[in-house]
Amino acid sequence: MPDRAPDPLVAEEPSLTPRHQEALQQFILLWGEMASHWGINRTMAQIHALLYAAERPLDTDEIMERLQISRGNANMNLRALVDWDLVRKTHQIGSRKDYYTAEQDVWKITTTIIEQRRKREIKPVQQALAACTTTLRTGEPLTNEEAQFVDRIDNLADFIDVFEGFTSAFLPFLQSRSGEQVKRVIQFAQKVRRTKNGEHDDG
Amino acid sequence: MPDRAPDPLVAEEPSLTPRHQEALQQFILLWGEMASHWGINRTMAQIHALLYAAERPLDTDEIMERLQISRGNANMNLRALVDWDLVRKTHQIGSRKDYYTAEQDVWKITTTIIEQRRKREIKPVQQALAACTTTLRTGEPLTNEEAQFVDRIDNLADFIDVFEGFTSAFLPFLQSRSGEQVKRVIQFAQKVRRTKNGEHDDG
DNA sequence: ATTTCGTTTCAATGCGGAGTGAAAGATAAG
DNA sequence: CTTATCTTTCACTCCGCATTGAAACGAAAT
Repeated sequence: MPDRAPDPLVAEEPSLTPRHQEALQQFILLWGEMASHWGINRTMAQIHALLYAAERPLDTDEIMERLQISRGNANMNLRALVDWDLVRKTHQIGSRKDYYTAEQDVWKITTTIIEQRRKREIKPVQQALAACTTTLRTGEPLTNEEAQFVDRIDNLADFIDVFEGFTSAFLPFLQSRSGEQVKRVIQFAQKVRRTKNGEHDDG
Repeated sequence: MPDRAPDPLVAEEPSLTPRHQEALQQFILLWGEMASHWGINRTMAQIHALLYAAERPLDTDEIMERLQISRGNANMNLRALVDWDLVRKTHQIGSRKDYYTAEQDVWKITTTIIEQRRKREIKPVQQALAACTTTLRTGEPLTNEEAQFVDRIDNLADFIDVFEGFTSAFLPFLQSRSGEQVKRVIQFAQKVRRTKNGEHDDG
């Protein structure tokens, strides 16, 4: 039966200097703000920022304390982060608690986020677009205006396909932390562009 | 209720077939939904969808009517769309009203959106990250943990720089509607990756 | 078995950003 | 000038989504 120090609730990180605390605060707020501009849960991003910046695994209580959020909230968003593969549960000997750590490699983090968002959002859109054209093609032949609309939807769908190809071609680069390779491809792209310039027209 | 109201203001689009109406509805809802997943105002996206799908310029009242939104709302979001360069004001002879049209080229639309979001969101993040490190470097030399944190912030900032380069290298391709060129670059990217594979190590 | 320590769920609540609409502002026509 | 027509603003309201917290659940220790 391990008896604990009677220092129950005030769990300020003792090892952080004031300016470290402040910078961490800035960082967390920034990350949350940015995320919410991209349709990602603010708190989820704040937890992620905290874990990214943390020098060691944190448990739920520490996260609650630092971000001033409820247990339920912390738990839900931690689950989401684990589900997104951005955070891992770990354990420490002598404790039954779950501890959490975030991936440290920014390239991997980005890859993961892109992959996850792609998985969750591209396919449904493609299906929904298909559903639109299906609605239009039901029954009678298309009127001119309907045909025009179908064309526009198709343009969109085609574009999304190319974009998909583009993304899946480049994800492996990010995954393998190969900044140099990315730069090579950028240079090639610029060359292709100069070479081909003027050849394209919209006739 | 009477079978037909003689109200001259109820201006249902007479030329749209029921299925066209329905598909349009689906399309608009889809677009709005998707946008809100990406941190973009739902109504703004719905207006954009409506204008993208429309076969002719629409005025504010038509937009209000179709989307069931207030004049103020329509106006604000139209302004935003014009500000984003996604929609243009046009005029018709014999009318003082403003009419609105959306760009039809999906490549251009995408370019524009990416450019705008970059403009609005990348720079502020870079500055805020810089501010974090400034906070840390104020006064005393860095402790070990502080130095570690600075490193992580720097990693992030560096990554954003590369990403910026990547984006600005590829935007011109989208702008010029050059799907073919994009495909060439993708192929090259894949070749580079195969070639270099195994050369990178993490030592 | 019971107790203890942790996690998860979910109905109820709260908050911030989106939307409203009346009033003010613009601009063209008379 | 005044009127008529259309646009813009902004203080207030409202709604959807995030958050809460208490109760249920689970699993290790005893």
